[in-house]
Amino acid sequence: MASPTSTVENYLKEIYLAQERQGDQPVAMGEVARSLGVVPGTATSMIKNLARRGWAEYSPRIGVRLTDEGELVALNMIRRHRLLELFLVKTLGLDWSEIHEEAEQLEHAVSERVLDAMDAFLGRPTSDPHGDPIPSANGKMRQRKLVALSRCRVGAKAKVARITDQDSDFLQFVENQGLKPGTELTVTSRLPGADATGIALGESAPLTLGTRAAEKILVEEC
Amino acid sequence: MASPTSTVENYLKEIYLAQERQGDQPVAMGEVARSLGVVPGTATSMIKNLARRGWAEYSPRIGVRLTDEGELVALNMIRRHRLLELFLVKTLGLDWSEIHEEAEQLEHAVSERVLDAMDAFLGRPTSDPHGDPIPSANGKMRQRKLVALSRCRVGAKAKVARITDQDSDFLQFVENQGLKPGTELTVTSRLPGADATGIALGESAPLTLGTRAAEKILVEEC
DNA sequence: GTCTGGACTTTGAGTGCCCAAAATGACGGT
DNA sequence: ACCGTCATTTTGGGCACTCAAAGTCCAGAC
Repeated sequence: MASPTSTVENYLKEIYLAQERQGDQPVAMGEVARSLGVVPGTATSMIKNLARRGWAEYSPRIGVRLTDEGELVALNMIRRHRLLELFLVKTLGLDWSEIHEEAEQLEHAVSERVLDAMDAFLGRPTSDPHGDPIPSANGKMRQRKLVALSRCRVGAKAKVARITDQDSDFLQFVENQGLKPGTELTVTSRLPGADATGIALGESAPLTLGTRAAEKILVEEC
Repeated sequence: MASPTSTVENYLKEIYLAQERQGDQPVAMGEVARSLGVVPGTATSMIKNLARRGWAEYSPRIGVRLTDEGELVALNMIRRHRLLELFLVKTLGLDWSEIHEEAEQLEHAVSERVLDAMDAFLGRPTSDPHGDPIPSANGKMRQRKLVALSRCRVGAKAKVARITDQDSDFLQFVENQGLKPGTELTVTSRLPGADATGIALGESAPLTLGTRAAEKILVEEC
């Protein structure tokens, strides 16, 4: 198997993440194109390429699904990405909300050797600054059972575990409100009419989140 | 001026280094091709490109020379490369002799922001693990006046300042003999017939170096 | 002055990736 | 059964970079 170009690496990574988002269904070309920022025609021809080279299975007008080979490459990229994010934040002190794009560039350039040195330096961490799990070197990723904040029952105490959106503005917001992973909170109200969830954090004033936002915040022990 | 692709960055960097090696003479196409690992035809057409885009001046059958614009890009790449090398050695504990290729990959991927964070983390260093000077962010590079070990007079005391060869085997050798930058030594003999220089390092047994090797080791205060 | 070897340049072709726009197919509404 | 819509696929073309091989030029030998 020829080693993937960095474009291919990106395709495989995004397909994996999309597949994960939608419960292992084949991923539609439109979705691939949107994730990669290319026009649909480009996605189609690129996906055929991936299929021809054994990284994916392609069913016309249905979608694409990674082979085991493809999944391995994808998990390796995700590992790189998340380790880099953690490294940038913890070691170089970069801002939480800025690191996604940086890691996006670097993930294709770091060698296995450098990656392992970083992994050791960080103490073999299991999750990145957003709470996303870091796959191990052999491609295993531990899955915690987390619940979206938008689904917690009123009165529940919960701990923020993961933010499933890399958008810089959203991350800024989460940071400003003190909702980073690790934070403990209580769900105080649910207003289905207003499409909102109310929460309280320790001392500070209560806070209301729209469902759209509350869906992107995953917590432990709802 | 469109921003350079990473291939262009490599060309500019290598031209700069070649120009520096040979005292600012225009660099021949053969030299460019050899440095970049491409066939001569490729070098010619690429250089024309650089010229068309304002980074270099090209005189057919003479050679190429960087413009001020080109030099700025080149110095920036050299800065990246050397900061990365230092970072890999000092922070991640990688081996001296392995870092050149790593940095070669990474130098195109690190953003200005990450680079500055690394620079700060390392305490604004002025030279890399090989003793090569690190240009400042605005493209100035301090030049120490160094002398090749092969030219030191017999009896001189000197301090190793710079190793001008990135070849992994040679670096291994230098390390094994304890000749890394910073080491103090005395020139004990010169054997022009045998094409060699004898040196002594503190306690350990004296050592003889061929001229080829002694030329690649630069020292202070010959 | 001519010849010749080696450096250099040109030409033609290929790869990987991308887009725009036209063609095709599938699916719900009528 | 037919239509329109919209996702998808196909087609044709472009850009950046590469090589192989044929052509050109120059300098030094004779």
